[in-house]
Amino acid sequence: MSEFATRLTAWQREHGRHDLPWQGGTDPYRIWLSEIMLQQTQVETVIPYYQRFLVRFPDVAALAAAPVEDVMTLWSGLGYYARARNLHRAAQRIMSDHGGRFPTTAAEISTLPGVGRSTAAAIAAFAFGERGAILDGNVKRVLSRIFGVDGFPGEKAVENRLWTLAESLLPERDIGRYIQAQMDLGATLCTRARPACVRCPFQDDCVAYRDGRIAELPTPRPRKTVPRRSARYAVVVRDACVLLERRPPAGIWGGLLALPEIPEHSTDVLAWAYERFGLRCTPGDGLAPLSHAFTHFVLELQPVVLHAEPAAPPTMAGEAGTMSWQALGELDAAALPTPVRRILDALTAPDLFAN
DNA sequence: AAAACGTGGTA
DNA sequence: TTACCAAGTTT
Repeated sequence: MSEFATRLTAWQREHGRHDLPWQGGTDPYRIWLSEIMLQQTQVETVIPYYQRFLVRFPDVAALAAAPVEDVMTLWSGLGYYARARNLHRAAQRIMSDHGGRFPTTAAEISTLPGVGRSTAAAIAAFAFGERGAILDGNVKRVLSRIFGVDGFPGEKAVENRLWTLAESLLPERDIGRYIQAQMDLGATLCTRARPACVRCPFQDDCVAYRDGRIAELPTPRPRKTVPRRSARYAVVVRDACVLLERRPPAGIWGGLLALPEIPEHSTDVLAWAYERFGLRCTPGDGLAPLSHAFTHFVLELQPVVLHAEPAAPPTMAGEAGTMSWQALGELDAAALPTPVRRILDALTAPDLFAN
């Protein structure tokens, strides 16, 4: 059914998106950056990050030469921070292994860290016109509905079926427009909730529409109860600076600066702070707890403000290098996860109820 | 194979 | 308020 591709690309010319910031060029670096930022992230969220990132890192060489901390700062708030670390590593690999020239085939591109099968195919198609299928959330939804593919696409067997289907539908030429068309249809018309079937070029052929199963396809993820965690976080303040800890590369908020977690068993926080940081502290004003929802758990953060003596020594016991003082007036330049930024904003915001 | 990995939007 | 999940990849 190459009729499928023909009809879809015709729809794209008329109704697709043509003016997104990463469209209109063939610079593989810019396309790569957009594809990584867009993983599990919506277009409107990405746009400002994408533009800021390009100003600071206009090409692979600039990115590869930068300290990873600068990359994390530009990524702060966007989430899935392994993407930023992988992006940086990949840039360095392009410089060292490819002589600074972006690899030109999907096979080579897919060996870069953070680039899987779908992203590699998208970059190769947009930048080099290589013929290959993609399978992102949009394509999974569109194909599941039109062809009536049952089963949760997160399951390997279902995903394999969708890959095979996607490959079988590929047109011979104009591949970039075709995969853009698939994503546009999924993002603007064949949406998860309330799809605009009336305007869909495949309304007459769509299995889900015909059978009244639009709301049932694609098959949703099996539901699981999300665990809830709660923890106290030390907000140690001294001279308009706050004490932050660089988190290890792996795990949640990897590579970002975060507030030190107070162990659950520590009943005397002041004693803990002295033992941990070598700082004599006094209790500060309370800050409201913050609930932060991840995909796989909910975290209740309880900020505990501590004021450290101005004369206190700047070095910490044991773990010099992971701890640092961050000026509260320069939070924009720090690689903070969103809830930490919220807490520190609350700390520095003018008190609306004062006077 | 299934879980980890962020955040914001939507219903 | 809660649940779901978006231009997915890695382990």
